[in-house]
Amino acid sequence: MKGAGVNVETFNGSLLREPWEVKTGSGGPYRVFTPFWKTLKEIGPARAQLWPNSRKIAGPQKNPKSDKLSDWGLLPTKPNWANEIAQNWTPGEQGARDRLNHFLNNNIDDYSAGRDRPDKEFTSKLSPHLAFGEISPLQIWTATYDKMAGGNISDEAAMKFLSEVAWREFSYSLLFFNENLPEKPLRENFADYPWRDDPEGLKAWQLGLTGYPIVDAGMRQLWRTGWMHNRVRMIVASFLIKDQLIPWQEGAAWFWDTLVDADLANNSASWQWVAGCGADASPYFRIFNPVTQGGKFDPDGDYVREFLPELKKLPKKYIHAPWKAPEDVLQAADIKLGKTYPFPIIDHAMARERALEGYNEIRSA
DNA sequence: GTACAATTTAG
DNA sequence: TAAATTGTA
Repeated sequence: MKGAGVNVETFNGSLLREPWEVKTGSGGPYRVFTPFWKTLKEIGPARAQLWPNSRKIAGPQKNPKSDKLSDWGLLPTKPNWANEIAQNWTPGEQGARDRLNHFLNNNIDDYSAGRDRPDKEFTSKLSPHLAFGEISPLQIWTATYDKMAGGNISDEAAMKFLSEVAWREFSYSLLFFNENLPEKPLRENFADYPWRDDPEGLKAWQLGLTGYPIVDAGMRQLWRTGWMHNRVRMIVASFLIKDQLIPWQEGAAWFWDTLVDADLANNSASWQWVAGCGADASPYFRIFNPVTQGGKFDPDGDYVREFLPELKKLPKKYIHAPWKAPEDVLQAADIKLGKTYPFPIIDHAMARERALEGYNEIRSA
């Protein structure tokens, strides 16, 4: 590329393949993940392209006043909202490599099923490192393949993990070929969906005060730590979109502001996926039941109790539906519904029907 | 275990 | 023409 007398060369590094390199038989971009992933596996990642030796990247500019990082006032102190981020992640390339190695040595064999359990530590937690470019997908791909080739981990576990990295690639492809992905539904008829304007509902969702524990625990985890478990991201997104009928763009905006791993391609593609207006063609009946999902993926309620201390003493039988608990159980757990923890702000069964009606409307339209 | 509706994609 | 990440009742 040339312009204004400046030559620009780009070097692949943040993706396994540039978006235009993963092509369908007819040469266009994929709109469905499975065939995209099949092709990506076949062609494999691009070889690392190193910077030419002649290019030296300038180091950080020295502060004229002080070399001490603490004097620069870069980190928040009052309040130190980064505290829990610092507790959970070690920023930088070394921290990223350590995280990858730890995952490959300890967690990956349980990844396939375990990745859905927010109460356990089975995910790689590499997303912030990927988002900040502290590790490349090629490094992840290579390290995982090496482990697999060495017979240290099962093929199934390795490929399941790498397929999730490939979802990131797929999202980038969708964004590259659809520049409006962050704002506009890929399926245009969804612009007519009967969304509700509900500032109070949005606030309740953001603060983790919906009355559905798995939703609230997720939103509080996000606010406190800057990160949320993937399964819970789907649950809270489904609740905002399908139960509250609030436009997915509002949810995407909140995630964009609060996630330490915020990534425009992942965020946009994933919110569209939950909304059903993305590349996936048949998701209209996929409406998560927050109680069922909680019981299935946080069976003992450990995740809920970690982020909702006000429910700490509630027995697991009622942990995902406190409003169903008898009064004496609530009393024994020091819970006063409507005071210490909200009643559900919406009835899920009603909301489900309402969401389905909405889909009918845009279908016949 | 099955129905839930209809559409789009990819080969 | 087969298939389509992640669900629910």
